[in-house]
Amino acid sequence: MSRRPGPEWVKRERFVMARKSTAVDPLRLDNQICFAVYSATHAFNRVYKPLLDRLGLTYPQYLVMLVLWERDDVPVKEIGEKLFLDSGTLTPLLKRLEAAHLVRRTRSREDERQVLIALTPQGHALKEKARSVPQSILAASDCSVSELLAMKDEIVALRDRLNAVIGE
Amino acid sequence: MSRRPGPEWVKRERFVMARKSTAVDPLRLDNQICFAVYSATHAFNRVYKPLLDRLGLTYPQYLVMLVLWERDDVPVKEIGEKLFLDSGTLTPLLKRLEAAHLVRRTRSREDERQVLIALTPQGHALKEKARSVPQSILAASDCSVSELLAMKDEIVALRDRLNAVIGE
DNA sequence: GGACATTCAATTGCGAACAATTAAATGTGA
DNA sequence: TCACATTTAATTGTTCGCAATTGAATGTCC
Repeated sequence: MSRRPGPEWVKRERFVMARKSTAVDPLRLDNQICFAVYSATHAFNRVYKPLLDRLGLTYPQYLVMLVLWERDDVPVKEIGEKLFLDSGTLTPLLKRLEAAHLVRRTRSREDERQVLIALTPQGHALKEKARSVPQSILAASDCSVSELLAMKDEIVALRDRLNAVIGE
Repeated sequence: MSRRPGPEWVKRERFVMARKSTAVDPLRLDNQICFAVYSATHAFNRVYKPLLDRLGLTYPQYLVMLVLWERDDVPVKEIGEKLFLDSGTLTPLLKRLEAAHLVRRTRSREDERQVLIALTPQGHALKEKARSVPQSILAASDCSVSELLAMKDEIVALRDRLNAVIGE
């Protein structure tokens, strides 16, 4: 136990120092959860791409359609709040969805500042074609539903804590 | 216990149906882990923004600098492999870093196809100013290091499974 | 009612992100 | 050596994402 303390101690010290300079270095790429999240977003995007191509949607457009499939005739503002996006992103995106005949954009009669987004019949119909998407993603995740839901809850909690800091 | 089974049964059935049509609906926005990851990425970006503004970097530029601070004189290809980005993204980004005098771009002498990215003295020096960034992010996360590392490992594992599917 | 602030969407400009293509350098096989 | 494929960056075009600004509609206070 206490034999040869010198060399072993030196070895362990080197190991600790090596870890400090690489494995636990807070500036090291592999240690950053934000990069994990960032790169996972892109990985999801690449898996979604071929599935959404068949629907004629990009991923952010798909998110907007998810919102509208839950509730129709929604002001731009509300879509932005649900997706954490602003009008600078949504206005051109919604115009593209309108050009694709999936939504209509109309000024609210009660409040002329608001633009209400409503699904067209084609927009409604697209929901049926979209039903197979989530299970394809689930298969690609190669993970149980319960594991994914648990991860989702953790990530949402982290996101909400981050968003809380933004408002100061 | 067994009294009034009719009304209670009906009520529970309604509850189950309600859950099926909303809480467990796979097309529902709140159930999608991909949206959790997507929105967490944006939340991280918004927290990073003011910190990186002081360094004169965007978040993707910061990622490239993290790579270069670990190892200098790296071909574009290798940066792309580490960050999961292609030349279409990296070429203009690296030109902006070059315009900011943080990196130099030189053709490899052994293989003229490769462009090697090396830090300038200013690029090296910026690492010191960047040291405070991770702990600011940690504080904003309002979470223990061990929890974050555990989440990171889960997300990386998910990302790698997704990326494995891309290659088919 | 009138001056003022607020809200909401649109716009502009910049920086990613990626598909698809191009062009040059390198590798391979006959 | 020559034809051909492969590798590597760069380029082009489209779509996000956001900061900052604009302009119109609404709300508020006196």
